[in-house]
Amino acid sequence: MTKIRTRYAPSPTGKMHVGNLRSALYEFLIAKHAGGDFMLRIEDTDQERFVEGATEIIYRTLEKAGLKHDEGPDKDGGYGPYVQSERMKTGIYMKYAKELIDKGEAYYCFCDKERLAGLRTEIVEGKEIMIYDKHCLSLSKEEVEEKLKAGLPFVIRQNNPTEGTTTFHDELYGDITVNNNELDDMILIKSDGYPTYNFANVVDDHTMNITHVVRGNEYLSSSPKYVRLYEAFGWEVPVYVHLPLITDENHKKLSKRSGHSSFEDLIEQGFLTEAIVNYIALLGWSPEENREIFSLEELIREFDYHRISKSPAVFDIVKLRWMNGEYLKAMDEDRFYEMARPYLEEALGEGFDLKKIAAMVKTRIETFLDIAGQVDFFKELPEYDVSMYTHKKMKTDAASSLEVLQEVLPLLEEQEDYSNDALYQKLLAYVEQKGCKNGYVMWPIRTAVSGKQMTPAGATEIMEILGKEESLRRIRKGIEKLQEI
RNA sequence: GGCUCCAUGGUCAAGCGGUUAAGACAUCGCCCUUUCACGGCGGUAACACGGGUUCGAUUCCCGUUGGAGUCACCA
Repeated sequence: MTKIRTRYAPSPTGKMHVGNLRSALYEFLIAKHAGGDFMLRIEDTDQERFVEGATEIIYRTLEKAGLKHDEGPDKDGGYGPYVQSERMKTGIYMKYAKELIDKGEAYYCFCDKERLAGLRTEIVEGKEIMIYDKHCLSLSKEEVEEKLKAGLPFVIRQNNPTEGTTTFHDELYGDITVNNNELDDMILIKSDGYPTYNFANVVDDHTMNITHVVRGNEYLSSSPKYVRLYEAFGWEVPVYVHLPLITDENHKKLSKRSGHSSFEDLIEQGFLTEAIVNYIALLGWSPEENREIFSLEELIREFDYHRISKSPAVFDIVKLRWMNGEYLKAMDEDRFYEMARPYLEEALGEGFDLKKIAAMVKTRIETFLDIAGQVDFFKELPEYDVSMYTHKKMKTDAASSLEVLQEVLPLLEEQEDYSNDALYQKLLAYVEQKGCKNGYVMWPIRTAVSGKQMTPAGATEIMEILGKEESLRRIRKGIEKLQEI
C-alpha cells in the first residue's frame, strides 16, 4: 500500500481563519493517522492579493497548533520547490499546459476584456454569469502562431467537451456527475504567465505525489473540471475528501472577508491553542467513542476520516468557551499561573499575591479575558448597591447585615492573624455563639469586602488577600452605606 | 437563475430497518457551599413535509420544501 500524502495549500493572503485551520488539521490527521506525510505548499499565484507577512502567519499558526509538516518550503522532501511562484520559474506549468494543447485538451485564447464582456448572459446577485464560447478554439495553427509572434497577450484555456457527462468520486459524498456542457473552459494559464489555482493545483498535486486531496466543500462543484484535467493528462485521479463547511450563526460560510474570527483573533480573545484545535476537530467529525476532550496525539490515533459528516457545522463560540474552560481547569498550576500572570498584572498591578489569586480564578474562568472582571475588586472596591446585602434564602437584608457587620467589626479589629484559616475559625465562633447559619454572617461580609455579586472566593479568602487594614476599611464602608438608608 | 451538495433538539452530534432516538454546549430546576460562583443531580427540547419499498422506516428510493456552496485572468 502506498504511503498517504496530504497537503495544506494556503494562499498567503492574511490571517488563517477557523475553516482554513480545520482543513489543515484534517489533512494533518488523515496523513498522520495512517502514518503518512503531511506537506505545506504555498499557493501564491495571485500577485494582487499577496499580503506581506502572510506566509509567516501560516508557519507560526501551524507550529503553534502542532501541525508539523514533513515537507514544505523550509523542509525539502525531494518534491520542491514548495512555493508556486518558485515552481513557476522552473517552467513546469507552461510545459504541462503545452502538453495539453498538443493533445487538443487546451487552446490559446486571445479574447480581450471587451469581447468577453459582450458574452455575459446574465447577472445574478450582482455576479456576472458567463460561459466562454470557445471562440478561439477555431483559430488555425497558423493564426495562433501569428498572434503569438506579434506578442499579443493570451491565456490558455481548458478545452472541455460539450456533450456527455463527467463523474468524479468523493470519499464522503460519493459519485457526483455533471453534464459536460456545464463545464466552462476555465483558464489554466493567466495572461501574466502565472497558472491559475485550478491548474497549478492539479499539476502540483500530481507531481508532488499527493494521494489524498482534502479541501473545503466549496470546491465540490468545480471538481469535475479537475478530474477532466487528470484524465486529459492520463494521470491517476487522487482520492478526494471534501470537507463540510464551517459556518457562522447565520449559516454562512466562514470567511476572512466577512470579518470572522481568525485563529489569531481567538488567541487574542484568551483562548488556548489546544482547546481551539480540539473544538474544531469536532466540527464536522465525531469519534467512535462518546468523548469530547482530545489531545492532538489522541486525535491522530482516533481520526478516521470516514466519520467526517457531510452537513455544514455552525461555529459556536459558546461551546468553545466551555471547552477552553475545561482545558484551563485541567491545566497544572504552574503553567496556568505563567499564562494568567500577564492578565492578572494588567488588572491588579503590584502588591498582590498573584499566585494565590490565580489559583482562585483557575476553575471559574472560561478564557483569560474573564480574569479582569473577576479580580478587579481586589484593587478597588467598586461602587455597589446596598440591595446586594439582601439574600432571600439566607434571610439577610440591610438591617441584619448592618447588625452582623457592626458586631463582627471589633472581632476583626482585634484579630492579628489574617490568614484564611484563622479568620474562618474566628467567624465560625461568632456564628456559633449567635446560633445562626454560616451564610447569615458570611454573606454580608463577602459583600462588604468585595462589593460584588459574585466572587472567585469566600469572604475570609478575600480578606486574606486584602490584608487587615483594607478589609477593615471596606467593612467600615459597608457599615456606613447601610447606615445611610 | 443554472448546477451541485446538505437536512436528527437553539448549537455540535450518535444512530447506519425493529432503540424508552445517546452524549455534549446552551437553557431551566434542585442539591452542595464561606449558600454568588465552582461542583453534583435532574428537567424541557429533535428525526422538515408528502409519497413509495418493507411485516416494520429517523434509517433505503422519489418528490416537495428549506438551507448552503458555486458559477473570475481569486484561491
